[in-house]
Amino acid sequence: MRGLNSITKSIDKMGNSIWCFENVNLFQILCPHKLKQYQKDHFEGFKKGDVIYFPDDSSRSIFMVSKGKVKIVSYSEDGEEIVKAILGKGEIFGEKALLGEEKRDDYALACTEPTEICPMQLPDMYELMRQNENFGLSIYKLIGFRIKKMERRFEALLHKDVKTRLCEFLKEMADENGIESGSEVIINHFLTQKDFADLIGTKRETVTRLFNELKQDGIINYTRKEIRIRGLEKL
Amino acid sequence: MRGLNSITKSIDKMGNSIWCFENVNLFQILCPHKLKQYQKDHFEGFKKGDVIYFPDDSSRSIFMVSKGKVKIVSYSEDGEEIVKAILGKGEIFGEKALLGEEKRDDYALACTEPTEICPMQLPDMYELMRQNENFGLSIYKLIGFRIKKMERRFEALLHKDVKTRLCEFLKEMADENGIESGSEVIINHFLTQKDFADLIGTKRETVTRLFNELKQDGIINYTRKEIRIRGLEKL
DNA sequence: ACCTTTATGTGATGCAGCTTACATTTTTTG
DNA sequence: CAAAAAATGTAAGCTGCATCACATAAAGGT
Repeated sequence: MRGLNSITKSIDKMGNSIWCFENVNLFQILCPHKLKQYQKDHFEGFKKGDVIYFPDDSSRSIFMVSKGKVKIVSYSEDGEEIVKAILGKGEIFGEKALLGEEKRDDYALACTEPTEICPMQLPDMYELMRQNENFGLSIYKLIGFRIKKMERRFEALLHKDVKTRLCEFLKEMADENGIESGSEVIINHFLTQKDFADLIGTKRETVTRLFNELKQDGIINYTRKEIRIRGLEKL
Repeated sequence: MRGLNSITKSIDKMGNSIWCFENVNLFQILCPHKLKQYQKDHFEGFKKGDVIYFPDDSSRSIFMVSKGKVKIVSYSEDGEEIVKAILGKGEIFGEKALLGEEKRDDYALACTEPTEICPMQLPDMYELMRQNENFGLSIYKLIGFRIKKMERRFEALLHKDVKTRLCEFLKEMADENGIESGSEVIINHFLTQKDFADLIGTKRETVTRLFNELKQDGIINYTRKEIRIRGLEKL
């Protein structure tokens, strides 16, 4: 249940998960053991709500989530949350550092506990990209996919009503994280309805109403931990 | 009257405009004469409405506008226009080709007459980027700025009302293309009110109303060719 | 277990901006 | 220059969602 444009997961001979992007094993290249040489202090454990970086921190590193979930957000003047992305294991963030960003312009927050990340200093990153041409290409390709994802959200906001946006968002979640179970697709999640609201650009009350509406119609079954989708095609 | 995050213009000793990005003269590197060696067939002239590339064309080149204006758009299922960018002289488009895009996912349309562009084949581009490290960095930096611009539009759509969005858009235009003239800033433009509507995510009628409202209040003076802003700070 | 905090559920009300429907003006074209 | 097409102006009515105002339920802390 994983679409294109995404990190893919497979199991190696040792029974470990391998996270790949476009056939390049980012996780293996970027993470733990291989990187001991580069990583002096880090490989850190975060608690829920911990800040991984702040706006105006200098963009010296990029990161990969090795455990948990990380939320990238900024805030409008009136304090409204702008959720740019929510990332899980094997996914990369802070990648704008590779595009000449000098200071972060958003927050990276741990939103599960414990959350672990692999940081990678920019110079080391460039070194790795030089050493491994395919890795470098994959990183840039990943940035390309991020742009397209943002463009899709933008388009939805521009021309689609709230219900449509929620349905499309659920479909995307199903595609990226869903587990098929008989006729259903199960999405394990950790989002509050407020989070959904921020992600699709509406208010919490509206999300509540829509989830219950979809439940009435027998299309989904929402709980705090999982969403079971009975009629993916009806969404 | 040109902000950061943008192409800057200056005049060289010969009286020619020089278009720079982050102190790297893209125009000189990418354009006409220097590139004779690379450019076999192109350096083309387009009429208003001509398509420079279609969705699904393979992303083999990136382009720089050398004359006129180019609009990057896609269309939603119901035929609504999604304007991703409008680019003028010295600006680059099709840059997602550098991020591993295989096929274009939008249209590039000439929207002035005549419009001229400098195409650059991807392999040649990579060659140039290898030869000139600063040039390569500038290109990626430019992509970074594009992302931030998109994020700003996204945020505005998410949390700001139509009038605020229009005012911010006008300020951005003033910053990027405005000419100061006494106490006024003059923006020469070529957009219809429908174009404005598509850019800020509203309907044409609403744009008409708002322009007239701003005119009533003595803040702007809208005509089809130019917008004079009397009170930039009041916007 | 109790208390506090955070998340969810649900109605009543309001309004920004979309829709619809034309009128008028400007530009383009034959 | 006339006719057609495109852009702009204006107004009345409607509606999708935000807002407000609570009630209930679940999670977390001590």
